[in-house]
Amino acid sequence: MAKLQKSIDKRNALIKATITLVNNNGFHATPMSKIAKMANVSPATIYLYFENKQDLVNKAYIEVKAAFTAYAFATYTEDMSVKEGFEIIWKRIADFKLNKCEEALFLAQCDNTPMIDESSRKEGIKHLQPLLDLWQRGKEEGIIKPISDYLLYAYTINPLSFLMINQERGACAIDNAHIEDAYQAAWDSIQLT
Amino acid sequence: MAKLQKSIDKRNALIKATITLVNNNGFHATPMSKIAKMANVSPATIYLYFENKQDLVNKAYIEVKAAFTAYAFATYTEDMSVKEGFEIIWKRIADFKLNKCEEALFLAQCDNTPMIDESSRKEGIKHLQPLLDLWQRGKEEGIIKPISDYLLYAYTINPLSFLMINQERGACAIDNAHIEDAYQAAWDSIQLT
DNA sequence: TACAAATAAATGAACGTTCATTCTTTTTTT
DNA sequence: AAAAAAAGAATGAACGTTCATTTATTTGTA
Repeated sequence: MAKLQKSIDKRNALIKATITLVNNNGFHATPMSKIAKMANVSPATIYLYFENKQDLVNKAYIEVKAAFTAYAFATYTEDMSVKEGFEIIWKRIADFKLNKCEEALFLAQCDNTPMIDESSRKEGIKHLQPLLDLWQRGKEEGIIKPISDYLLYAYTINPLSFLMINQERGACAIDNAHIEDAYQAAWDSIQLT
Repeated sequence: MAKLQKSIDKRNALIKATITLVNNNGFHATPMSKIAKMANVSPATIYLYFENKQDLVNKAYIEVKAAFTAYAFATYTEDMSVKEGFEIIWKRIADFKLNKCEEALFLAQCDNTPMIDESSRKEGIKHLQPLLDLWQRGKEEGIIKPISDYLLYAYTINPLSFLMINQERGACAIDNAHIEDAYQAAWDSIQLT
């Protein structure tokens, strides 16, 4: 038990260090030696937990993505109305993107660069299904515009990444009033009137 | 004259090669040797045109950004109504993002990673002023929601980047009907009703 | 105009450094 | 004591950049 526990701690420290360093420097400017140092571990030890650098960053991506979607759907249940469900999910996602900055920033960088293997990317998308199901229901009920899921995502969820990145860069500060405005803009863009 | 011409060709070839290779591999996975090879030039020659690798990518970013904004505002004049002006600019941007894929992809990667110097990033933002002015006018006329420019950008322009990236990855295909839907979603999200 | 001298442009090879990964040894756990 | 985990040192490859030299162009002179 103690042994396993210790191992998991090291693994987590390695993933954490990877996220922090990749956020600050990018994938290829983050040497394994620095990851090891930040995790208080020898470079060689990384290879007991991960096959290689690519494997390490792929696994980091999948884990963060899983944590993100778990957070997003934590308070949603399928018996909610479409409008209510969308608002709940949207606000959870907003909360994650704007408060769990480190993880959100890491995901944004992974999603916008050739840093992650295509297969790991595919793996990460799967978990979004509940939202796609909700949209499907919304279209059938005539509440949501009959447009592609990519468009719905582009106009409701993705803008949060843009806001998060700019907040991180110190270009703007997003408070609760902004969130409410942003939610309204998101809903206005997809609701069928 | 002939001499200068030759130089500009080489410079352009270097910028072009940088864009292509960075799109495919990312900044740090793009060696100067490959850039040189693609531009049919010796590695050493790069340093006659640019200080170093960082300078090369900074300059590539600024040039592409300038070309992008020039394209965006080419058909817009200040005497247009807010609604008309917005539609014209938005559609030009959509056209650029979805058809000039290579340049648009390069900008997206620059804007979402720590690859570009902060000063070059600032330089790139400047050219967007006409759109900000238009929004200001729209707010004064009570046509556009009185929300921050970051929100307006996040819900109208930025979604196009998301769509472009996914189209590039082969995840979805954006045709004229999609563009019209997207424009409607963009306008719906920011217009004051 | 003809031709050398000077300058600029371009090159391939080489340098020093850094990196991901592996190897060998030491420490810890069972 | 045996086995597993971890460490640090070592390795070979790859990189950005520089250097010494060659090639091309321009300028000055007769």
